Amino acid sequence: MLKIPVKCLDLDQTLDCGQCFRWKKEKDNSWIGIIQDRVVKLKIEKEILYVSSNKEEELEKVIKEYLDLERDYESIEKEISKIDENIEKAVRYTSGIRILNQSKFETIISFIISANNNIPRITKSIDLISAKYGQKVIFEGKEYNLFPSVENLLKAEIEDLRNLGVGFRDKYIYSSVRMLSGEMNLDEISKLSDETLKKELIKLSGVGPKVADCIMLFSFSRMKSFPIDTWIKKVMQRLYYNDCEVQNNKILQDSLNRYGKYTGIVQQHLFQAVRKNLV
DNA sequence: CTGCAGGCCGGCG
DNA sequence: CGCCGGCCTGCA
Repeated sequence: MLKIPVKCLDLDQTLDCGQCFRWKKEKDNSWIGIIQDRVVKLKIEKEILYVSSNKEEELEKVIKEYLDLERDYESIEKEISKIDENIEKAVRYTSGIRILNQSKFETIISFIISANNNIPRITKSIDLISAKYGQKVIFEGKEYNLFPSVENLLKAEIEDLRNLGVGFRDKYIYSSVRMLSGEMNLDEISKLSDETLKKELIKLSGVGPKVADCIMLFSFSRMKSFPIDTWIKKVMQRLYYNDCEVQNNKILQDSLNRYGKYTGIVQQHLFQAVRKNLV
């Protein structure tokens, strides 16, 4: 059992805010989920994070990277709270959210599935894909499935994907998996600027502006990304545009100007707050 | 039965 | 280019 002192980390806010789909809360308030190649159990008591896993090697490193523990969120929350009273309120209600650093491939496929979909169904599809194409892992006597590698997901035909409940997104996934096994290299595009990276990701089938921003924020640590979904669009229009209809591009530009280098963190606080009916 | 859910694609003006 | 209809599927 690994123990890491942590501040400004709320597991409920972080693991149940729509940025990830594979964590489940246990009766004892701990969380069990998959990170890369291992099953991990997390619990916080008195500012100590307790971590256990089926795989001990480099566990601390993996956790620190995944939960973005090296970044000083306490200062960031203080800083962004000064932006305006809307943000101050949202941060106050949702303090402790962290932007995860997830597997890029898994995040791409997951958010392709998320388009025009609902969370229970998204989660179900990802679980089914993992069960069929991912590696099995035992943790505390129970069986879990890792998210498949690109190579393993290449085995899935369009029809197979359809049968796992992804609906019309079957051909998008099929095509994107092939692009990611060939012409598009995730390590290479990681070096690109925000703007160029987004254009590159949008070349993937089933990836538009919103999904690209989710991928960049939740797996490329691009903190200036600002995913605009229906929730964020509504709340932004209400808070800043007198409830008028506004183009996404304008919201995007204005938000970057307004929120600066932590635009994506602000987005998560706003998203979580509005989803829970707090702003 | 319709509407809709964390959008994207393709065709058209 | 920007706009707009259609779209798997499950659940209210």
